[in-house]
Amino acid sequence: MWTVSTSVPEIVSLGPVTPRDGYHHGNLREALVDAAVALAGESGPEGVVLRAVTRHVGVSPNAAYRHFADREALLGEVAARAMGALTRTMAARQERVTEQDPVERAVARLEAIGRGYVDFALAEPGLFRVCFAAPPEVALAWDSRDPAGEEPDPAADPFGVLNAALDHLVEVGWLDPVRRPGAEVLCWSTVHGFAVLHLDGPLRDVPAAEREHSLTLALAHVSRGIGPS
Amino acid sequence: MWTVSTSVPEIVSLGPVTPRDGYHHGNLREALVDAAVALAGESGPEGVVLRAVTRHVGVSPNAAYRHFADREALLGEVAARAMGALTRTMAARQERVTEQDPVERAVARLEAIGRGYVDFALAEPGLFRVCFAAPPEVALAWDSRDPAGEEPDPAADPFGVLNAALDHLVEVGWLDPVRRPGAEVLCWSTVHGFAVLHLDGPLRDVPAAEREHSLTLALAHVSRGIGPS
DNA sequence: CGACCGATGTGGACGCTGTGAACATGACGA
DNA sequence: TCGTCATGTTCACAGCGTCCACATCGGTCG
Repeated sequence: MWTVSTSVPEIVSLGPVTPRDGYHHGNLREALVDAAVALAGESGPEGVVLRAVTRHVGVSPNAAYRHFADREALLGEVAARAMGALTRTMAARQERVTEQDPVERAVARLEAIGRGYVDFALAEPGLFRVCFAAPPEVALAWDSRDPAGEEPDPAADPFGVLNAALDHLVEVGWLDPVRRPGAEVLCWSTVHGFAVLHLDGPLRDVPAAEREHSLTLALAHVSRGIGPS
Repeated sequence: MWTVSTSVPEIVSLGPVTPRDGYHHGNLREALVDAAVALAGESGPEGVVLRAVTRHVGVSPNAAYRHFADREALLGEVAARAMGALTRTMAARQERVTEQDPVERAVARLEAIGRGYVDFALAEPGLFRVCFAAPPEVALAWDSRDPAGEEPDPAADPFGVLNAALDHLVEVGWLDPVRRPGAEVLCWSTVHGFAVLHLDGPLRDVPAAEREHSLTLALAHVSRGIGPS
């Protein structure tokens, strides 16, 4: 069992780890995904090398083809898991908001979501990159771990969490409904761009303190741009 | 001679193309970079395959090693060229602003820059991706095509263009100097995130019209968030 | 003028990758 | 007990980046 990060405890774990059964047969699929996730965490998408994954599990390279069409498919599974971890991190941060006043609380939750997004990206660069290395429709396909036929959780992906928070901001009367459509794209763009530019973009060398300041600024900026004048 | 895009004429060309000399020896280096840029334009960074590049030029794979340390180095050169094209596109768009009032003009120029950035990304996805595929210090290293020892142009990269525009907004009194520091990160984050999410991110399938609307919204949002209340 | 030499391009080889086809094995149902 | 099917192995192939030894050409110097 390993958590995503020990130094940033708010980052949420990746989910259950498959109990590695010793004998030859077993639930290889899960074991492969686990290994792939581990590799992705270390080196990003290009770290997910089929032969390395199977080697790590102690199985021949082609065994993977009994469970995945190709490397791309395995990567998609990893992306879905990573996306799940990102989503849970955002949700968890949102829950930790303590403001009492409903409006302040809603605003703080939006900010917490954005901060969670960026923090996850910087704490888990490999996993964050893998989220966007696979075509979105596969990365966003929530791994149906509960086979019970429950309707899909609308907040099962980052976009969903963000949308819910924005809807809530409309409900409490802070966000003008007129400005609601398109607000998600706006928020997400800012936060995603910030993360990417600081992750391996031209801003990756700015010291953490300065980066943190910029982030606070950026989040305030989003609120200022979206909210009531 | 080929331009980056015929359908989007405002996008600026990539620069001079090396005259391909027929005989065995010649200025291979330039020819290789040209071919690599062409491949990158079609398929992004992973399209820059050493053997494909050399094949395209009609030379043995190892010939490339006389001019570049490794594939990474060649990719860096391509990134620098692509970054130059992006920069010139932004600058060109900026020049086309027609507003007369100095303040309005300065604001319009900022918006034009952002729009140029996104338009380039969407019109030249391969080149845009290659810009950020190489470590920034090599991608931003302006190819010193004029060996005359002129001091480096401060607006030789996208960041520089943006900074100049923001400085100008302070000069004309529209941007509060207090809010100037950090404004670049903010603008760039929003625009870059928008581009990335729409390029191969989860928003890549939104129709062009809607995307255009979102972009207008996003640019207005940036102004609203940054400018005077 | 001719020999040399450094820059540039070639050929072959190695280890790595993803992946296809044929074969082995082991669990389970008839 | 004997197939049968799912799952894992082995062998093979093409393509990749890169190293090394060799070829070749243009310019320099004796």
